[in-house]
Amino acid sequence: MFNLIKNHDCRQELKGFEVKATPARLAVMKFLESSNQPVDVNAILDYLTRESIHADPATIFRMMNAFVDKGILKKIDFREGKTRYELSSKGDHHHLVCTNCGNVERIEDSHMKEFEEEIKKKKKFLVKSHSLEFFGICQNCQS
Amino acid sequence: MFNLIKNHDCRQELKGFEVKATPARLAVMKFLESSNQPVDVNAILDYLTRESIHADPATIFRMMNAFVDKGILKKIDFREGKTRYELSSKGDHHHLVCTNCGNVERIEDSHMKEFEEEIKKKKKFLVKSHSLEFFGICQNCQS
DNA sequence: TTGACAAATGCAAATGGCTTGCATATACTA
DNA sequence: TAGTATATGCAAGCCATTTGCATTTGTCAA
Repeated sequence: MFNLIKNHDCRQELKGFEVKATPARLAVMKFLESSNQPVDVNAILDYLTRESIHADPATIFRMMNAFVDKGILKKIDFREGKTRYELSSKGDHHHLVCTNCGNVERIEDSHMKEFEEEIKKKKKFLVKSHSLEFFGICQNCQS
Repeated sequence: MFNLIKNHDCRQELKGFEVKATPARLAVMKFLESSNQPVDVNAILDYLTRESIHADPATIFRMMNAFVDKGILKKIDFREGKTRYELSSKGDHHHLVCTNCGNVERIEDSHMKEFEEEIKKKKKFLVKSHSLEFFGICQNCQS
């Protein structure tokens, strides 16, 4: 029943973005909502396999691009040679990526707004988006 | 003669990083120094061709990785599906990438130090590096 | 200056993320 | 419930990047 509610929510959301609500898409949305860090296409495919939902990689890549274009998702780059994706609805924040263990922590955005204002004023450049990730050693790996 | 001096400088620099100074490497360093924005491997190969220096792509990719490991270069991602590289010696700054015309402008780093301090204090995360690029519309493309 | 050795290179093949063309299937709307 | 735009599957292909291996070339000590 919980799933039904969830699926219903996503259905509405996808409708709002003018994209069709297919089983694969609903499952992907559910996965993205439940994930506490940006995921890559392989993680999505694995999840779908676990859920016994068949999907071709090409379909997922196309889905990701469509969702990014619609503003549903953001692309995130952790310098892994592949793209990760995150729900835009998760709000503005950045990531602390541990280069030792791979752990990812969220950190709220507290300086970018003013930075972007500054850019608009000083450079007359209209910022649409930015990417900011921090790389280093997490607390756990320091000891 | 100017070139000799330049080459000599790079030779010393490379020596400092404990890597061998080959003709290709000296040329690449010269190119990176003269460039006012991060360059990709193809741009490097084109430059070398113009300078009549033969080099295999694999060699350049290996060179880039070695230089990044040694701290000579930084990797930069402009969301183009390929990596750009920039001399670390060019200092801390970020880029304004126009998604319309592709123009790249530098902007000095004015908020990251405090942000990183905050991260160290609040999250006990030891920041080694970060990536920050802004995407939007440049002044030229706004009119 | 030379000889030895580690490091760098060239070439070819392979990898991997991502895209594309086309035929088919499916979700939405009237 | 039929019609249509959209989404999907599959196969082929693209492009950035890596890798194995044989060969060459800096570097440094003698």
